[in-house]
Amino acid sequence: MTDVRWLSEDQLRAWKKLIAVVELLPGALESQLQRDSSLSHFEYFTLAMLSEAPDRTLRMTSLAAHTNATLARLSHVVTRLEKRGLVRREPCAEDRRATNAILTPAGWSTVVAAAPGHAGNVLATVIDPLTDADVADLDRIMGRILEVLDPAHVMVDAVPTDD
Amino acid sequence: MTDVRWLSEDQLRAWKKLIAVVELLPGALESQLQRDSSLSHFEYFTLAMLSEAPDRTLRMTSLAAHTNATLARLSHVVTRLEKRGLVRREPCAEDRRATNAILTPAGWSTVVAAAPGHAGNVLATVIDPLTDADVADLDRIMGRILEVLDPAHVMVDAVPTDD
DNA sequence: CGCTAATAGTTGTAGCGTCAAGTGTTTGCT
DNA sequence: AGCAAACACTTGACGCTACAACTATTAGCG
Repeated sequence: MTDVRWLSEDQLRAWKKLIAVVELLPGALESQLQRDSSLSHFEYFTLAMLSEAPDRTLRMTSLAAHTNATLARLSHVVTRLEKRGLVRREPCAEDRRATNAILTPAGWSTVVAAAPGHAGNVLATVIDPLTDADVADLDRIMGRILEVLDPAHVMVDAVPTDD
Repeated sequence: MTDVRWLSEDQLRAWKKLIAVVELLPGALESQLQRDSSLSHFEYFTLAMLSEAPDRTLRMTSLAAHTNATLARLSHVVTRLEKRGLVRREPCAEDRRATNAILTPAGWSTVVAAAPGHAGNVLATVIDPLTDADVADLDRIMGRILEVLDPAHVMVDAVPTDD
């Protein structure tokens, strides 16, 4: 038990930078969305997932998986979005335990209005400073880390194939 | 105004993976530290910064910069750490507006005890799945993003030189 | 000097996330 | 069929963070 593994100097340097990004990036996304669209990043992400779903509808459990949230968290957030008229709930016909979350027209408008500003912010903050090769490296590296953090590929789809 | 910039397919894929890591990594760090040492990641980081400082002492403002926190947040956290006997406050002699935060012996023991488990978790989660080349790429890419997020290099020191 | 502005920090409040507990529904087993 | 376990949420309470307001001290400047 005495041989404790530690990080090499190079690894420590890379780690510190990653952790700095992990701490700073949410704030950067948050403040732009809050300022321009009065949405938290998680709210935006929730609306975005719904906007891409068939009929703009998803079961709570499925939406929770897509957004990497607990059901409890999602339930609170949907309650708030519902009060703002961006989402509505509907009991699921096939399974009466389940609830569908549905994007309202107002919710759709909100997401559509928010998307360009958010995309611009993402571009300016993380994409523009990178070369195409960097982007490819980033994709590969984050993919490897996700194999550990999310082996079931709940958050991000597995490597896309042509079929 | 009509030409809204958007992300390419490759960029979008890399971005989604990065955001997934940003969402999942804090939880992974948090639960290990909470389980093994009853510390949040931010508390651990605060203690770690103090442990590396001369005399294990830092002014609140300086500690806030090192941990990328607002003064208000840090003040609350230090209050809690103080109640647990891990840190103590002392008015600063040179500037009577300022407060020094000082790591107590108990705080030092706590951080020393927590470090190996935390390092092991970092290794297992992000370093082990990467090759040495990946680590170098990660360092370079996060460095470029940090130029935007933290141009003043408050969180991470600028590229080290030999002088 | 003396006054204002800036700095350093603390505290209270409101909002969001987590955890534990609870409801209603469905599945699976016998 | 009947009953227990699993599932799909919802709700309430508590802890942590951001924001705003406030105190105390120091620096700048005429």
